[in-house]
Amino acid sequence: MVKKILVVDDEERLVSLVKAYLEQEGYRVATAQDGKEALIAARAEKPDLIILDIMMPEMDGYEFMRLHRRDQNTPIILLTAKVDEDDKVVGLELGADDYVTKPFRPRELLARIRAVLRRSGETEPTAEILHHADITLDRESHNVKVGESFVNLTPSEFDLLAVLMSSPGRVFSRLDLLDHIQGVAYGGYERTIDVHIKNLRSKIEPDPRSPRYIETIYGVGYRFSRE
Amino acid sequence: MVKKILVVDDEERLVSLVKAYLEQEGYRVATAQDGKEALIAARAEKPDLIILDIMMPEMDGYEFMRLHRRDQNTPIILLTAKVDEDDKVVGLELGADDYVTKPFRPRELLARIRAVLRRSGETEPTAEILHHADITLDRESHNVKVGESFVNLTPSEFDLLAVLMSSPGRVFSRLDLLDHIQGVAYGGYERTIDVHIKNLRSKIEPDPRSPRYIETIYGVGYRFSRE
DNA sequence: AAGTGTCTTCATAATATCTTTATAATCTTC
DNA sequence: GAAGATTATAAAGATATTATGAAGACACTT
Repeated sequence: MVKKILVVDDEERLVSLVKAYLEQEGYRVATAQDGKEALIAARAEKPDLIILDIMMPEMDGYEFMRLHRRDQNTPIILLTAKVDEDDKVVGLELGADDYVTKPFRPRELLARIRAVLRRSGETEPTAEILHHADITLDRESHNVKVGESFVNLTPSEFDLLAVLMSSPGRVFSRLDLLDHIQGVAYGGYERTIDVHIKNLRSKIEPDPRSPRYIETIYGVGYRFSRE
Repeated sequence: MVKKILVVDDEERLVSLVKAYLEQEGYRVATAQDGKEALIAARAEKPDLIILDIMMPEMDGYEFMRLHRRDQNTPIILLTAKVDEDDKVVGLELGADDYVTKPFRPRELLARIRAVLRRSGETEPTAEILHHADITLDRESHNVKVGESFVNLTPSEFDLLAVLMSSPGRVFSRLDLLDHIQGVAYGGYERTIDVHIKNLRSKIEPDPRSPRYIETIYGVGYRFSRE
């Protein structure tokens, strides 16, 4: 059963990034820009989890939670810009299940989503195993196997490979890739990706000089071989 | 995974005896002195089984069951001082899974606990004895053997090792691990795991500086060696 | 109430990773 | 095949994460 997640934030860019990321991970995603919209969406969509920004115009996160909790018990993960402990306390008292401070890396949010869903008795979501060519990537156990041997990847390398393998044949620009491995709303430098790719290749390619799995598309980006 | 049991009774001495006994048997134990406390604990700790005294001040066992069963379905074993058949009937009608009359022998309680947990459809066909590399962990007797010698682990260390050994090669995040060793999900601080791991390593690793059993996966968590 | 053992928190040292920088190699276009 | 642009690579510097020791909090015993 695919889990549905409602993302509520007034920053459009953040919402669409998170949406894209979660959808790629196999979740269904609904979105709302403010508390009022969110209440309607929560009722209509019946999400399994809500990701909620505290600071929003009109109706803030706390207010939303108060109203929402009156008739539903959906797990909630709070997003907060502040590192303020008070926020955490107030949020958790109001019944939030966890909270994540901005800026955050997608992988961190994902980890917390999984933990909350698992805690609330829900079964694990979609198949977490990607398999193409003779590379196997298991998101859940965080293992990567090339042929018969396991390789150890750094977090960035792992995420990069996961994104590329999620759509073999599709070309991802460096900016696309940067969004996945860096915090949402980080100003990153595209060339960083080149280095990660180089390191990744050195770990998974038989001959990094003429890559078989991760191909370079000149002037555009990288893609995982369609085979 | 280690089962958690909530013991509810107003007699302190009885509670601590049962707690000690069950912990020795490898269960995790939470306690409460009256119905109100118990309701809170039941929600926070999400026990796999509740052992409940019927006669308590404030809120008695029946009342607790009524309230608790409104939103959860934890198996319940009733403790009763009377040998009154009525109690049995009322209790079972309210949905108790078994009952034990005081005074009782620990072994008897234990037998019923096992029976109820087994009956309540709880999965747990998992082996009670985990054996990997040259570490043996016995959930039932709560013993851990490294090579030929037994080591004494604290409850947290035992749980941690049990979880890691349940899936060698699988990486567990600190959040995952925290959920296993702590009752309340969000009370904790992830770094606590680091310390438990350090202590665990000092007890089981020949050379804690370069761990052979428990490996660190930078940026992700820990795993038991795939070998 | 003191004592033991465990768990948690905190501060700091040790590591691993990530990013940047500079230069070499490669590709595209003309 | 040459010029200009893009990518690969190595190495240094900056960041982030983990390991560790020690102090304090907590729970249970005596």
